[in-house]
Amino acid sequence: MTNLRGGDLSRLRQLNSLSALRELRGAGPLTLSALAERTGLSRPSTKDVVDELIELGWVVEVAPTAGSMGRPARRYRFRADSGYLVGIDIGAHNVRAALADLDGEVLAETRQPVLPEAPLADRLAAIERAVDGCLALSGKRMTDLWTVAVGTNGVVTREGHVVFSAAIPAWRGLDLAAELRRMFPCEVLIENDSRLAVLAESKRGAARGAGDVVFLHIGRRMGSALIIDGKLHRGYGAAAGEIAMLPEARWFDAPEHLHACPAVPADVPPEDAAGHTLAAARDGDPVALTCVERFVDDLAVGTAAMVLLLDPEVVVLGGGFSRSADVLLPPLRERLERVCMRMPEVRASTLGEECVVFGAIEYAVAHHDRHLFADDGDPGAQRSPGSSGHGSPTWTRGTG
Amino acid sequence: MTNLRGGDLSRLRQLNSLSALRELRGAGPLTLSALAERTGLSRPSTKDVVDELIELGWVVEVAPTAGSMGRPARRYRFRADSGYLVGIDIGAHNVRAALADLDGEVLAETRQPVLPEAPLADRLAAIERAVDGCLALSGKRMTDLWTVAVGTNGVVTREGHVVFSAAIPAWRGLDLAAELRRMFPCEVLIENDSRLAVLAESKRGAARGAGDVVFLHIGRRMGSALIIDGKLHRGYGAAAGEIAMLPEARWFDAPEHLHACPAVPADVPPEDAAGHTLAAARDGDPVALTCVERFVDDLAVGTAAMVLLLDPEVVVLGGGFSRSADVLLPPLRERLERVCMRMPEVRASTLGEECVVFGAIEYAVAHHDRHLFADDGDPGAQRSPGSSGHGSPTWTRGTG
DNA sequence: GCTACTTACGAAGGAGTGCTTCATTAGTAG
DNA sequence: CTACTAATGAAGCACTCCTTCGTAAGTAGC
Repeated sequence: MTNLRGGDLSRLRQLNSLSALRELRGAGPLTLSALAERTGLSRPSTKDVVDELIELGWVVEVAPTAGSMGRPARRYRFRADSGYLVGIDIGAHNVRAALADLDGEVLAETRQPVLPEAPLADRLAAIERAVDGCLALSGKRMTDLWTVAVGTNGVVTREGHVVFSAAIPAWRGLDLAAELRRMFPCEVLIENDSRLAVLAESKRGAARGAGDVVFLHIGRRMGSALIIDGKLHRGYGAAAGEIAMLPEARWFDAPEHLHACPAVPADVPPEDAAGHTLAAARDGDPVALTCVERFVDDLAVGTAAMVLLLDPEVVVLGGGFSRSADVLLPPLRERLERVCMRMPEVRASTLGEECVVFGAIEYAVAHHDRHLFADDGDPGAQRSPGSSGHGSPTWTRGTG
Repeated sequence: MTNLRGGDLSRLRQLNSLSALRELRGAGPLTLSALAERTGLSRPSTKDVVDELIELGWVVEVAPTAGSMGRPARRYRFRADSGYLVGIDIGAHNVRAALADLDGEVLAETRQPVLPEAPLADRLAAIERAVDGCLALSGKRMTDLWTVAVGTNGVVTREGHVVFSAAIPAWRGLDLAAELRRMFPCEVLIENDSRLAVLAESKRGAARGAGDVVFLHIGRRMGSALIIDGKLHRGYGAAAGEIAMLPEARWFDAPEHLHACPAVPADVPPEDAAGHTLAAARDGDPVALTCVERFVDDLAVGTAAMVLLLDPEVVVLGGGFSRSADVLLPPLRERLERVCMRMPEVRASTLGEECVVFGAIEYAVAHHDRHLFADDGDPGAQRSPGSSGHGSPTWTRGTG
């Protein structure tokens, strides 16, 4: 809407190329006729466009399907394998990584345990091992990577500085983007982990298709993230979602109800206490149930504030405690119904622990698409299939 | 980004026409060369485009400026006077209306007092009088109106039903859009008044140019509204901004501190009590100051929740009490600084009581532009200058 | 009042893109 | 082997934009 612009004849071709590419991207192999119908172009024009895309390396022809009437149509598909993306979840206890193609199809996943108090070098080494593992598992090389997207705990600036991280002390004040750019010879994106989680849930998880989503990260640490009007909301200073900082929201200390529950035996290690409480509540232990109720009481206050303020379509419960969503959802819904003007859907995360990694991949895919489909400048010029390796064709054409 | 589409050659012309129209719209009279430079088109093509726009009635030629070197250039301007918009603010005590041209330039304003408990018919009659007044003052006729945009208290659906209104009892459950469509032979838009206020502040008021804005409506009744990523946030069920409904946010009863302040003499009528308290606080009355402090204590809780959650660029203080922003802003800032991760700008409304009317006009302008610049279907076809009156040309061309 | 300079206008010719149309080709069905 | 179906590829046409050039309408200087 804001940046629609006319221009040259070549601009029209560009628009049509992008339109065709998008259709191929979303729908898998298509015949020329099918693509023509989807783009609204005539068949001959579609052919022109596709030929150009093939020459540029964005599209390849695949074998025609047999068994239908008439002359078999040639079929084309988006070359999702012209580049690869890596998503990384840097948590306090684990570094997870996944490698995917340009469609976001995951080809390999790894996990490297880390100690929360590990020094910076150890954590960076774990990141490198996690990515190397993905490359080895998928048989790709470092130079095949186009983008590495990273999710981590804390407030992260748009440039990739970690301003603040309660869970990972070594992180604070670090120029994480610079560290990782030294490690990976490709584009590096950094984002808050909860935000990537909500992105994943809205793309392929519990909130698929919803335009306005509130994500609750409930676990040892509490957090939240927002999708507004289909887009990740970062805020002016990239500090959105930090409602847990407000005492009146009663979020910060809420997990204490689960950690310090009298129903937990003394020999249970502190990091398993909350899980124990939730399990006991599921089994009907009245003491544990009371603790869960108190936790939900507190959780519901901040959640209600978000729901009343934003009127989202879906609220997604994620984070470590969401494994016990069956215990948490009914009382949470009940409390929200008391105060909310309009009750949103309240659902548990369907992606679980891989949420952030998937979100990182979706973030990288979206970043790639944004450049590809941007209607300013020459799209895809900074990265086209031809630009690495053969090195001949770029997107821009006819300059000479 | 999402709906960029290629297509026909005529589509390119359409894009270029819209691009030219937008430049003319934003920048006042332009010469052909200037317009060509802005749109990126060549001069001959720009001429073609402008000729077409003139034929369609969107653009007119104005007298050239004298006194410069060379042959004087012809100048063209957007025909903001090809249609008119009315913005209406339906409050509990007043109905305000303003008439503006398609650029949002206000030509006439009126106000009609109403009693809060007035029956439906009286309020509708006041609306009609307010608009008739604007028409008389500006010398326009009802048929010159393209759009009437209305702001009113309460939760309003996308279709213009009032779901709920605490301030205007007669409103509840009313199909306000239908009532007004009966009254005005043009497009009718309904929106919540706080939302229109924040729109006005973000377009021409205290938050001009900001992408993420939190608007606090503080007055006899408390409310809020959000601009997120430059757009009005409605929420899935049009119920966004209702944080005052949450007891823990301490907003709902906050005005009571000002109404029931012991510093107010008994002979002051109840509706003036809050103003009296604020005035006394400005004069240094210690009792009044305490009441104001308590009010701000409560106000800051809900505000901090919004700021922490959204990390806005600007917070705007509007509503009746914002006339005393000099008394309220310093303590509010001080409290927000204690809890917020990143402190936003906190400013007083610069539009005051006309906020909602201006917002309604901005809303109508935006609605008009959205249709005009929409890149789907044939833009402006539903309303083009030619469509009323002469009735010959429409936007679409070359169909036969 | 005349000439030189500056800037804009308008027409002509050329290139690129998309559309329609039609004969041709490569399969399946009987 | 023939009839039918659906995709292919080439030809001709229409539209939009670009570049180039000669012309027109002002101001500045003499």
